[in-house]
Amino acid sequence: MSDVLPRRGAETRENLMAAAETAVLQKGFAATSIDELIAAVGITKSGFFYHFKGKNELAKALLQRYIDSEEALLDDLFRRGDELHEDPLHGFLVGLKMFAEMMQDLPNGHPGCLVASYCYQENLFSQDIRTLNTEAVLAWRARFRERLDLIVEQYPPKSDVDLDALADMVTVLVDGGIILSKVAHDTQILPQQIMLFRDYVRLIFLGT
Amino acid sequence: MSDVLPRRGAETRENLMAAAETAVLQKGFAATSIDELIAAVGITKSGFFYHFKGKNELAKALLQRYIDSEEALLDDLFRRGDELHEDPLHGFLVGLKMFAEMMQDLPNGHPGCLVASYCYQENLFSQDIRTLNTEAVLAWRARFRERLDLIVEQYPPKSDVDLDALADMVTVLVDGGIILSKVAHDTQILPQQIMLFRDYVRLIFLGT
DNA sequence: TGTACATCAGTGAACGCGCGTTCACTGATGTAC
DNA sequence: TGTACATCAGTGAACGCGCGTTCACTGATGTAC
Repeated sequence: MSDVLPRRGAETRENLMAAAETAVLQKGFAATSIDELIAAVGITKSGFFYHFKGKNELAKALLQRYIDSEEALLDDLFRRGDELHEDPLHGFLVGLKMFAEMMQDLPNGHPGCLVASYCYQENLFSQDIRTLNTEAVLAWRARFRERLDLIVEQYPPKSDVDLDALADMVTVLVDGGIILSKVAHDTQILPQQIMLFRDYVRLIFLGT
Repeated sequence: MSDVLPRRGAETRENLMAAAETAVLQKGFAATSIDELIAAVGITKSGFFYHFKGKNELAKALLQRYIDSEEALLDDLFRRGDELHEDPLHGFLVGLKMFAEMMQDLPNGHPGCLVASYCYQENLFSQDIRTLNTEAVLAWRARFRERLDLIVEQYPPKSDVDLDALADMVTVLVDGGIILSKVAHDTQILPQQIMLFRDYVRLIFLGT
């Protein structure tokens, strides 16, 4: 008996973060207690402090993980859109369509955006966490702005449009769409809003 | 000496709520303590419990007050827009312009939306508060949907568009725009997004 | 006009519980020689 | 191959503080007669 166990510290840490992310998105960071996380994972309180120096470090690791995974998801999404289309505009439109479909297929709707959650609890967090948050949204702006610059080269817009604002609109619609989906209990709102953005982009650059 | 003081219970209550709203928008409801509110207002803890049965009742009163004031603000805004234009479309466009300008003129940006804040701390609140929140966003949808119905009568849209989704887009852009303005430290994002919506509406119904 | 009572807008002290954090310790696994 | 030591992944007990809530009480203002 008594098998040789592999070292599963990384797994425990991952389980803690998964439990924390769910709890934070549902009731906020301040109301998420270490006690409930260790109960979910099945270790003692001291075990938690082995993995994280304190609650603040958990908050930071959580946000970093979230940002990284969003980055990877968007990279993958629009890369796939481009594989189906040479053209930067149509590749973008395809990517947006796939994005909307992905959001549509989440059975319980999008679980929530940590950036938005942290935004409304800003004062709980240290400066480095806030900076992380700011840099995340600026990176999203840069990402979509870059794409719009490529599009503009080939498709001069009908009316002149602020490209930074249009790039921000993706993030704005996603964060706002998640909120409305949650509050209205209607998982379709978020994908609908992405499709409206897609329609707007078409009107701007194709006129139809 | 010892002037006859008027009864200022209502004023104390109002001061408590103002302090609470600011604190909640900055760090969330759970992290907002009764102690800090009474310190800001200058009464004792028992004084707080004279005005509110408990923290939950404060949460509810806060949200109700916020929803009522938003309702009044939007009523006023679009009524003024309509006074400048017979036409429902152009009245709407003027109202949106005024809305954007109003947001632009807030020196520190929009202080935040309680509906969005509560959304990311849903599990803290009793069912009646969540219902209040849901009804608020549905009322906003109904408000703008009603307007869009009037517009469609006179201006058949170029492409067919989901009017409920378009109505929701106002709320989505405002809630998302507030978040991005806060996180990016750029007060202009919110008004820019409203102007983009205005542009989109123009493209849909006027084609230009 | 005076008096009794009711209401308003609080005070002051105490409560118990849950929270994040610290500290000394431990047994299993891995590594150097 | 055996042994010594280091690291990993925790345990268990204790801490003090802040939190929301309760309760009995109070003094100023308003109202009925």
